[in-house]
Amino acid sequence: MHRARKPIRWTGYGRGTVGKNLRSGGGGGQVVSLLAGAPFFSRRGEGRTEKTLQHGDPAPQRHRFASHGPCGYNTCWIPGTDHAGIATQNVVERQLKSEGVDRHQLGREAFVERVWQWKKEYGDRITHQLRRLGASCDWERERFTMDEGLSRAVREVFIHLFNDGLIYRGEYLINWCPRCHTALSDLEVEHEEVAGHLWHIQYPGIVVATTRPETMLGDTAVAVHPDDERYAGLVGTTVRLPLTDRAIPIIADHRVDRAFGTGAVKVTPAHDLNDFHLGNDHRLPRINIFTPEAKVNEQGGSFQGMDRYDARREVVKALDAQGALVKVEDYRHNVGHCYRCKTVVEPYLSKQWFVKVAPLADKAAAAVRQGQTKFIPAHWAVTYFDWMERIQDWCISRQIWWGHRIPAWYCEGGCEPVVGREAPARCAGCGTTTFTQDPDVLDTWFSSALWPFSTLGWPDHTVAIKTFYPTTVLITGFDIIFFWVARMMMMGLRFMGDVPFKTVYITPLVRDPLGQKMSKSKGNVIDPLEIMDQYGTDALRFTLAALSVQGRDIKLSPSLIAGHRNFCNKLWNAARFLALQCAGDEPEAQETPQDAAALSLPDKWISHRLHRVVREATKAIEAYAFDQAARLLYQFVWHEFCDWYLEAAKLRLSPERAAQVEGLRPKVDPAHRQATAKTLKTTFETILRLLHPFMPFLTEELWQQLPVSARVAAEGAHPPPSIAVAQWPVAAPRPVYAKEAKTFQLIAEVVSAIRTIRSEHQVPPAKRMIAVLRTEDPLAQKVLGTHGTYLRELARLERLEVRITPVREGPHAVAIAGPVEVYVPLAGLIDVETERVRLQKAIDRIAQVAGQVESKLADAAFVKRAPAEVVAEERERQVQMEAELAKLRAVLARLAPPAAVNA
RNA sequence: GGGCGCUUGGCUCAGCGGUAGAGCACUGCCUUCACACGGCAGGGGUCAGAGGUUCGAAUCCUCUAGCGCCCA
Repeated sequence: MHRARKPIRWTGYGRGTVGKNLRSGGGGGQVVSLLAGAPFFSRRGEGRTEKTLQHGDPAPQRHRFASHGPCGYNTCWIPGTDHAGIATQNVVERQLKSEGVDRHQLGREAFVERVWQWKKEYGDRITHQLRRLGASCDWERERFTMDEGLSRAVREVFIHLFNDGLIYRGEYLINWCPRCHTALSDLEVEHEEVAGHLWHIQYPGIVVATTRPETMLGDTAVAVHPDDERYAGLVGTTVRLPLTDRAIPIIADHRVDRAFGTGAVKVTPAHDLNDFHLGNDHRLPRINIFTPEAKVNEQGGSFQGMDRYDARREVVKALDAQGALVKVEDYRHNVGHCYRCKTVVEPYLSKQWFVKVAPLADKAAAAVRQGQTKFIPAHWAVTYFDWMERIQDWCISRQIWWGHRIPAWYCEGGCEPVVGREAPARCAGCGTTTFTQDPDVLDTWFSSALWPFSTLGWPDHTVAIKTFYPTTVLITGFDIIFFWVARMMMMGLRFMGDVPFKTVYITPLVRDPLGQKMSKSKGNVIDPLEIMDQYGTDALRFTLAALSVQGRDIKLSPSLIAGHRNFCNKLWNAARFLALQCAGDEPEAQETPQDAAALSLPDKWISHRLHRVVREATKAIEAYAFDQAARLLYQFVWHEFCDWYLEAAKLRLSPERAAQVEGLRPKVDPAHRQATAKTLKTTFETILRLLHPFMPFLTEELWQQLPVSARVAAEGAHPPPSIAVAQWPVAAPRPVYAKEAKTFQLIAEVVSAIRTIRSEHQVPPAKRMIAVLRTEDPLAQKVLGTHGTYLRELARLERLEVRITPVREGPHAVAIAGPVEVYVPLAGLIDVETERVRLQKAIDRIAQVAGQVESKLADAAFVKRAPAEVVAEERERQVQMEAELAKLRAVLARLAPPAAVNA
């Protein structure tokens, strides 16, 4: 009875009807479609925390919710995952290794079968997390990038782009991971500064400087700057390369940095990107000296078979032995690493497939520039443009087995590859009928780039595409703006002729309590499931929302979540109160118009405040300012609804309680009780709907538990089966009960003033006091007289006197609340000395501000140039404060005349 | 090297031109019949620093310092 049930978690049930696209295909109204986080299928099949948390975001929830509003929106939110080619293949390969098998022994088909098995086993973990978070996706639309439908889209896109000349195959220097054994795109290489050396090597007649001496085995030139006088005579001559004895030319090129090392650099077109371009322009041969494992190949003579780092050591040693090593300097430089396995990436000469991105990128950039797609926060567009403008061709082939096989076919005769859905019957070049398909697969992001339309059934002309493309909003993290957002833009524009989404909402990054990025190696990963177990899903979600300040990362710490768990509990207990008060109420079959006369002052006040919070919270959510919305709701629910309204409403809801304090009116009019009960019910019901996007589980549970009369009072005779399909609250067109709200505010102010006196004089809360209120303001007088009940109960008074004549008898503790002077007789309760100190402090505080205001008004420039209303405001403040000061000083003087102080 | 962001009470963060705010932590009182994951009240900040614009700057501009991120 007196112990509250304390719900720790609200995770025990699913979203019920929420997961269904209730009005799929329904006509009319605005269409809302959402995209969130396809690419996060990784590692052990667990979604990365911060990615998962994106789905706890109220944005989709709010849109989903709005979709059932009066406008009849039609909403679609497709959940799903990508196949994370390299990462997933690595995981399965590691598994195989522990079994002593290698994928080549297993064979391609069996290996891919193994990966599918693994996917089945672990892949659901991510969507499980999403369900736990209460993401209201269309689960029956769930997709996986390796699904047949999406794979078909991949093939079609590849063929189209190839036929357009936007996909080509060629031999270039690409990023090669010697451990994963595959090519990588530029984006998949992470640059990290490492401590290395700069070796100065004596070539005959010229000293070159290099950070990678082992690559000299593949040198095909030495380059200097054409204006470098030191080497002017040498350009055009040849030198014999040490160790290999190959003759190579000395060339001049503007791209050589004269300040680097000796100003002369070795040129290795097969192992350095700059050298590759240099070699192209000067028609230098390319000598590849490494095997795919980054061991020296047959080009390396006696170094053959050595790992690249062993080779480096040995080459340096050999040069030193010949006296060709001039000097070694310490040198810090950037080295590329594989983003999946952190192995140092080797620039490697290789035949790969590429997407020619410049034409696609131009359009994608223009679409954002023209506002067809908008970033929130807007500054992320800068990052997007930056990449789009400097974009290089995209290497899309990967030498792995898990992924979409490239639809290209090679004939026996070695003719040009044929791209098509199936192997051609006959080679147009050599006439053979035997073809083999390209063994490589496509970059995972190639399929992810198609997500906005491939998931809707493209290339078929589906109703879903017509209805939901372009989508309303994409919700994702800034870390994949290049990887995913930009590429979806390019593909969407190319294949659908329109942007894939109108808004890109970039969620904040979730960090650990110290502000560090969460990572497995640091061991600071916050497991969302653990948090949800400990504090409840809704507490986690509300915390994330409250911290989702645009342009700032989230430092997630348990104490913050605990605070919001407490908020959940507060809400729970408010619901309990409501249930106790309204348990016996009969639902009113007919929606009866509120009888304003029957409503109490607090009823009107809370209606006024509710109107405001509905309006402002809606506005905030629509602007993706979830932190503002969350704060607004928290403040309203706890400090207005619970702290003031519920306490005030008790007086009418529990007549016997009111009778206790209000001797004059022992009985509460049933119509009055009913009016307050109805206000309580509709207000709380509205609160639940407002909070639902932030805390779907608790609000649903409380909503289901509401007395039937509460749902009927708010929703009419036929309330919906779930809060998730209820309508989003709509604010009245204009503020209601503004005047009454001000009245209640005055009452509350007076109550607070009395409470402060009580507290500062250490009067126990249970002790009833006497208060004398004096005001010359006729309106305030009327208010205090009419609503004395609230004052008496909320301030716990034994007796209340309202008067107009000055209070001279004393001694009293005194406080000022607006136009009202509050006096509490000291007799027996209050210490004169304490009161004197207290008053003096109050006077000092006001006097200080009054001084500031006064000097402001004394400033001619201010009075002349500031807007009239600001000046008027200051003048009014001055008058008010002077009056207050005069009153307080008079009281203080009576309380302890200056003469008496020293005595 | 180029770019972006941040710096407000002990901690985490709002506010972004007109009287410095919240949550947590802290202090005092309270087993008041929704809630001690609570109630009531209270203390605490020259808004990183320096200049400038303005009648007025935490808020706008410039510079400096420190921290973080992205790109080369």
